[in-house]
Amino acid sequence: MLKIDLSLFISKDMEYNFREIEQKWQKSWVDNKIYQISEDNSKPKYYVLNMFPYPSGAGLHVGHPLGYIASDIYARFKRLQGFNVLNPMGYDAYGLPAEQYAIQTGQHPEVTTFANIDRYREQLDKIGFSFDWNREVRTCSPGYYKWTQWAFQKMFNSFFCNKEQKALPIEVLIKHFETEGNLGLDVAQSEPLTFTAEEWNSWDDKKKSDVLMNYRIAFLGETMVNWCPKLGTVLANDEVIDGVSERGGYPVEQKKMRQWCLRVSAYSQRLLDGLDTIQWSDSIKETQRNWIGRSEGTEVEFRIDGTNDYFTIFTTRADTMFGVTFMVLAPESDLVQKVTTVEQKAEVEKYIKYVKGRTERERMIDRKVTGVFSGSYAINPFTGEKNPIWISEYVLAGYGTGAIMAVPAHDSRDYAFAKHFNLPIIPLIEGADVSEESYDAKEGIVSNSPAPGKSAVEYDGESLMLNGLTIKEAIAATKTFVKKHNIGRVKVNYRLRDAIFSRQRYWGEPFPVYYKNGIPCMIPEECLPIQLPQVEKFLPTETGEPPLGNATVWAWDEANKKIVANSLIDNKTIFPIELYTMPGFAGSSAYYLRYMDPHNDKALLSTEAANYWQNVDLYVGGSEHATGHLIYSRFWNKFLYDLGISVKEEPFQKLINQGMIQGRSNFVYRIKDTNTFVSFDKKDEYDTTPIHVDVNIVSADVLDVEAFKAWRPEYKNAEFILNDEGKYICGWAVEKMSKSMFNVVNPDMIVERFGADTLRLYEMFLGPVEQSKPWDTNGIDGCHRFLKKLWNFFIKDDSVVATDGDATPEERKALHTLIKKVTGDIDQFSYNTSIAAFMVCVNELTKLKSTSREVKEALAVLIAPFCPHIAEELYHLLGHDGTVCDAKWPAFNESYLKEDNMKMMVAFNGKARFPMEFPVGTDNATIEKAALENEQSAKWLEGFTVAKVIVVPGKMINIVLKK
RNA sequence: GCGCCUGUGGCGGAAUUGGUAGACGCGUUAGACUUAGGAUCUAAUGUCUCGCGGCGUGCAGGUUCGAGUCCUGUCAGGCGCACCA
Repeated sequence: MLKIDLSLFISKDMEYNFREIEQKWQKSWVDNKIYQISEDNSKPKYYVLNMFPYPSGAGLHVGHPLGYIASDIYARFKRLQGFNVLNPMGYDAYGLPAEQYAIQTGQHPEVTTFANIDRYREQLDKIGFSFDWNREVRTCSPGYYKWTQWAFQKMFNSFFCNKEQKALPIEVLIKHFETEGNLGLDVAQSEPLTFTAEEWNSWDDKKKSDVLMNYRIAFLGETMVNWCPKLGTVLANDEVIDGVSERGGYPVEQKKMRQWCLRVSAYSQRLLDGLDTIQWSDSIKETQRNWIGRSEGTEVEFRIDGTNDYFTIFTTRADTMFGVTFMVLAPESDLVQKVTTVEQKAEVEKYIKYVKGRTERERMIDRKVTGVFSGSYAINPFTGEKNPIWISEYVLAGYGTGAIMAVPAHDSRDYAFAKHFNLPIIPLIEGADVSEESYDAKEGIVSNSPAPGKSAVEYDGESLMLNGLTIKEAIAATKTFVKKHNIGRVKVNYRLRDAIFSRQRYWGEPFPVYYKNGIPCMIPEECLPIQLPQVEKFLPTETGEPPLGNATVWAWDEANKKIVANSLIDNKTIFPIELYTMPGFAGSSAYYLRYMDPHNDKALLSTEAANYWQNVDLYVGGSEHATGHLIYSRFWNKFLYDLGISVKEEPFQKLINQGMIQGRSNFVYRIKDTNTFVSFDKKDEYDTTPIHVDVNIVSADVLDVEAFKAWRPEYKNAEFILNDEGKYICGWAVEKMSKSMFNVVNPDMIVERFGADTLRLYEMFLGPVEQSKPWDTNGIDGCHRFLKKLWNFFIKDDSVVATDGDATPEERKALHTLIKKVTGDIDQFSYNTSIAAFMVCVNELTKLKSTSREVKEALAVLIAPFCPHIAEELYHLLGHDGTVCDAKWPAFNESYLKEDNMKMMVAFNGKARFPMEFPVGTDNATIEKAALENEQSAKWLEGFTVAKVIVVPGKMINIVLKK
């Protein structure tokens, strides 16, 4: 049977034709450059930013634009309030999927990436954003990554001064070395070194270069890295989840490698302190605090028995010095060699081999107690006793000093170890029972320190005595003692690690570095950017070098300052260039600065642009970046701030984390071994298998049976057992939105069916922006209906009806209630309640049969942030020429809400009973009297007396009764 | 284990500073208009009860004239960190 869409034949001229309206205005906005903005000192600035997307091959689903819509509404709102709003968009274009695709197909990642970007742009354009596309950035374009390379070089040429808590030029440090060695320096470093000026001056360039690496903010370091053999590259800590790679889920192992690193740890304290100055959610701040992991403690020196060698341990429980019964070293610790005795050598080596063979994942899942005795002992500086030194994987090389003093009575891990290897346990806290488990709590009175009948070691006639003190006092006393007698020092430790900054991949920013006989040198700034070379194959070379090893033109001609063929390398004037590339976070760490001045080829951004735009006022993005991008960006910005490039210490003033949109999958139920499908409500009568069905052929959980038959060839002859109403009902579940679940809903499809304004409205109406929620197309009709009602409110008989003159008090009340609500709600990102208020208001005005121009003018502007297309159309139908984007946000007038009478609820003992009305301004005494008179007339109150009357003006009168 | 967040109808979710819990939307039910309805409009819709009136914000207490909101405990779910000394 031929289906005819009747709407094509029935001409209803002024129906809400969203397709026409949206196309028309989207084109007009582009033609008239409505969203192109520039610095304007006559207006206050406001900078709204979304985390820019990685353009994946799958395109956008309805979840992606959620944050963009939320921030677009805010940007438009701010603009209507008179701000000069920067609302840019770009692409985080480097990423693994494009490279993996390149390896499989030989297609250059740039081709794939650009195609994906085009698709993203096409989809984004349909939603009606106010992005200034003139400022678009792509991390993979040379004009952009020039400044990524430039920043890296600045970091290479800087060190971090702990005293001033800022980055300084490396020349300052070199001058200090030349005159005083590293005496009296307090700077961030990889490991403590001691040398004199004479030593420094006597060293050759290679040695100097090596020593400087200990201090540079971007440095080459031998570090334990997360190596993913399957991906052929190293990964950052936040790219490893449960011991497998975040992308692909491949196993990851620990490996020592030479890598470029960024000394993020130097900024630990500033990263921590900065959190107090920004408006981010508590949970994300807390996550960052955890990640930075500040802990105050004490470092204490222990002498290795029989030698003059000391080693250092870090503890937060300095009060437990008298409960130490053994020491433990991390298996990777350099000290292991030093303390292993000849007798224990074989045992220790066996153990180290065992630990190396265990992957991170195995260690995490199987947490058994293992360890080996080294053969040596350490002298406890307080008791003078010898404690055996053990080696165990439960001590981490990367934290503290990689060595601990074990107090089994008061640390559960030490306790488990002591029990397993039969080591002594000495309780120190009064009343602590350690026969079954350790007493880890940090409260109680210290005893046994020193033990009765024993005495502590004397230093200058003084010895430590902690008995009777609280744990807090004991820690403080020990710290003071340690400092005074030079047994150790008070120390703040951070868990935050330096970031590993190189990847063994092709599709990333190349390092502007060449190697002059083993010494890394920077390619001169004026030669930047050095562009990613062409390669034939995107895989590592046969000799195991990174993919850039395949490049044939990848050598630096120092004299002529240009890139030349590898074959010319002579290590005299022509040198090899770095084969590593930068990680994903390199390009995404400072992109917000580049948006301020995206076409500048003289500087990352001009001083004028930096001073005008300052930093991002509102940043919108997912909370999954809490320990990655949001830390790196803050670090990067602080570094640029030290250089005077960035004018604000924190890059993102306010952060909103939008929730994820989950998919809502639909299921059909196939009766086993048949091609018959049974409706959800009857499935329990059969033995069935649920099968995912494309949500796009299901409407309100009712399956379009014909579309299902056409969906896949195997269902062509499917049969159905329908329910009593003759419908096929599908089951449903909330799952991740993904292709394999057939629950992906594209924004394009929604825009096609309902329009962009409806999509924008509905995405915001779904619930709070910050909350994760499943997508459910079923509810969208309500929003679409609202826009139709809005349209019909404006338009009667083919034209807009707008009568001049004052609006009635009722109209003004409805309108100004809305203005107040929406203005307040947008500011708090409470968009769903704003939209509800719109619905109420339009219903109210429709009931009032309002035709007032005053009301319609205001309404068109108020809806503009949410639904810019319909707003623009209505604005023009009202006779305006400009764009609604630059209209003035309606002013709220309190006096329109005032009423003659105030309605008050009379309550007894807090329970509401009946309402009463009083003229505005009635004093409390009168209200009280009137309410009491009412009370006396109520029969059921006999036997009670009035104890008290509470009047909440304008709200309620509460009469408190007693029997 | 530690830290953070969240628990409200059939569903998504409202509820200013403690002041008539359930706005708004979906869904459902009834009616109207229709050849028709997966269109539109009107009304009802927390729950028990014929009604009066009870009971209701995960659970148990507490503070208060009055608690979804504040406090204590507890349970459930989510997120983050995790052998961090």
